[in-house]
Amino acid sequence: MNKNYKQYTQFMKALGDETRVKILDMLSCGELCACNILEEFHITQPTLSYHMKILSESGLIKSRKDGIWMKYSINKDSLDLLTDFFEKISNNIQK
Amino acid sequence: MNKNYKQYTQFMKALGDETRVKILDMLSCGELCACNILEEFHITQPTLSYHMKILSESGLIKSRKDGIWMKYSINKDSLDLLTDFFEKISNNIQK
DNA sequence: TAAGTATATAGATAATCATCTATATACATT
DNA sequence: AATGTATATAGATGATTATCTATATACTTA
Repeated sequence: MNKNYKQYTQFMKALGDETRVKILDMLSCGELCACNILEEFHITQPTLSYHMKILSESGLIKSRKDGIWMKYSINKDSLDLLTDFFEKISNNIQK
Repeated sequence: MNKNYKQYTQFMKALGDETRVKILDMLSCGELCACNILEEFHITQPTLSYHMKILSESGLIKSRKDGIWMKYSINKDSLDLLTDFFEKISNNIQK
């Protein structure tokens, strides 16, 4: 046991909330502004800001400021790392 | 947004803990008894029992009683579902 | 520069979580 | 039947989480 378990756990913690899973899925179609994401949920703006911070700090998404807007996108390297983890386990299972 | 988000979230919640991520990885090599798993961690037996319950209830692992032993293994269908979720997002990302 | 818009932070709170000790249950063996 | 071993449950506790309201900050435009 010498893998990046802490890293994987942080990704998984970030995705252990339905709102954040949906946000990740929304971002798979490309970069989005916080206000566009907010429209899809029945939560307040500070609550969304909190979720975006958790996703960002996990490393799963990137953010950049564009004028007044914050734009978010998936960090492909991180997502690939996590996807590989599951693929390797899936391929290793003996049924 | 009409996917199994609740299901994915439950899987991810179950894996939002380093001990449980390690257990999933251990189980990728095949079925294990609770006592074998316990040896790898510095936690008490009731704490392991709690973690196994969370993993089982999420659907990610299966359990069966074999005499005095509880044997655990990965539920391949569930893991494949989760792996597909990440693969689809990975493949959909426009960098 | 004043007003408006987008986002972040602070602080509070109720709920959930990870862990422990103590104890119960289930099965096996002598 | 009594004892020992493997696992589960109960109950307690401190830490973390998701959410809100109120407010601050940053940027843009009239």
